Amino acid sequence: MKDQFDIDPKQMAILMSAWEAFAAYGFRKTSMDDIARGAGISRPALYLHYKNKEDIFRSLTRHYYEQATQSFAEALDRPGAIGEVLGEAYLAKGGESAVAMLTSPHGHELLDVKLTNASEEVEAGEAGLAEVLAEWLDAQAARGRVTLPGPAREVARVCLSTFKGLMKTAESHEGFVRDVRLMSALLGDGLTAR
Amino acid sequence: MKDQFDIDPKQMAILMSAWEAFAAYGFRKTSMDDIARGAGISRPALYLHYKNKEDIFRSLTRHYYEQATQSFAEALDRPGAIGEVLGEAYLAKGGESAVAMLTSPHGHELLDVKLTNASEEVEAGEAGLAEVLAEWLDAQAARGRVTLPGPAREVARVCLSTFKGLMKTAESHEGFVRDVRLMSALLGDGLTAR
DNA sequence: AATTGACAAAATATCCAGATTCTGTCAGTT
DNA sequence: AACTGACAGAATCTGGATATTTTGTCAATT
Repeated sequence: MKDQFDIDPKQMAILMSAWEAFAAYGFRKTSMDDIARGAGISRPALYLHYKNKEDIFRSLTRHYYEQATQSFAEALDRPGAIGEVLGEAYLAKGGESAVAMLTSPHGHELLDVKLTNASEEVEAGEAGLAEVLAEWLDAQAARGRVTLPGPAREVARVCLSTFKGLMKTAESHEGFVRDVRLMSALLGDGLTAR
Repeated sequence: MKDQFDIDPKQMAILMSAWEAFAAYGFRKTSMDDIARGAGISRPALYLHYKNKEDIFRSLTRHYYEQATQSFAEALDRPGAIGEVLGEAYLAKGGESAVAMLTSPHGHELLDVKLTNASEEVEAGEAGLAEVLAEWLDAQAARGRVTLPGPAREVARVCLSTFKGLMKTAESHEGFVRDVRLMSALLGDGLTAR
């Protein structure tokens, strides 16, 4: 299993710089020079590592999902009541950065860019998260800890959509955390019913 | 209680024409003339009924929520298992037109316009829906049919966010309906647990 | 080998003037 | 009273010409 540290530290610096620039200026207004300066290298050197801006963005998205999926899976492995584990796992997954992104001045644009320029990465990432959750649900069901109202894969997808919905309407990080906890309590009860 | 039929039929024609134009061209690209022609009146006559385009849009939004809230409340009043009633009520509420809006070519813009030019109407509408659901939850709780994991108002808000989340990720109306049913089954179990 | 300054080509932004469309409001008709 | 044609002003498109920024790729340097 790869983690976020098995990557070239220079590439990591580039990605971090890129993320800062994107968050500050948005995708369109961020130039390759902005990213290079932030990473402490020259612009041409950037091209030795990434093909272009879109390539950087895709990589950024891939890494976000890698780290998110790992945190999510780790948190799901911890002991506790179904609902609590589920909620905390989702929070661990990176709700914070996601909410920050949505509430940032350029969150809107970045989301657009993500969906058009990195749709493969997003799709793969979301599918990966759903897969992790589905397997966890299956495992819990096998141990009799939950009763699924449908195929694990669908339940997983719907649960994730649900949390995403909370994110959209969240007004602050704290509000989001509260909502996730309430929702997962409800989901936990629903899954353990009967 | 007002319903959608106690409005001047001419104003209704205007609103319907406006809705068609907005859906076809988006808010920005729809002219007052487009709306007037669709409603079978002259453009100046439009100004006898509405102050300007924004006014029409706000009215449209208000009426959408009025009718949605009424359908929602009516559907909640029908008998059935908690989860089923909840899901069907949400679907009755107007998931169809909402999904249509989100998947329309100008859904994005219209949503923006809605949030900036009709934020009061949206806020009031959403609050109204949440209130209806909260009261229903309280009534069900009083009759011992559900056990709330938190204040009814918060549970209601979170449930509605949840369904909204499903809408965002839905790829088609059918998929949305399936997801809502699955989700409400889960929520129903969660609410009736213990 | 890793990096850079510098360069040409492409893309973007800025400005402008003219044409077109849209808006809001008349006075006037039915 | 309900509505319309017509008008002036505002706003929005259009296209072209110029300036600026950004990109991707060299050959040259460390």
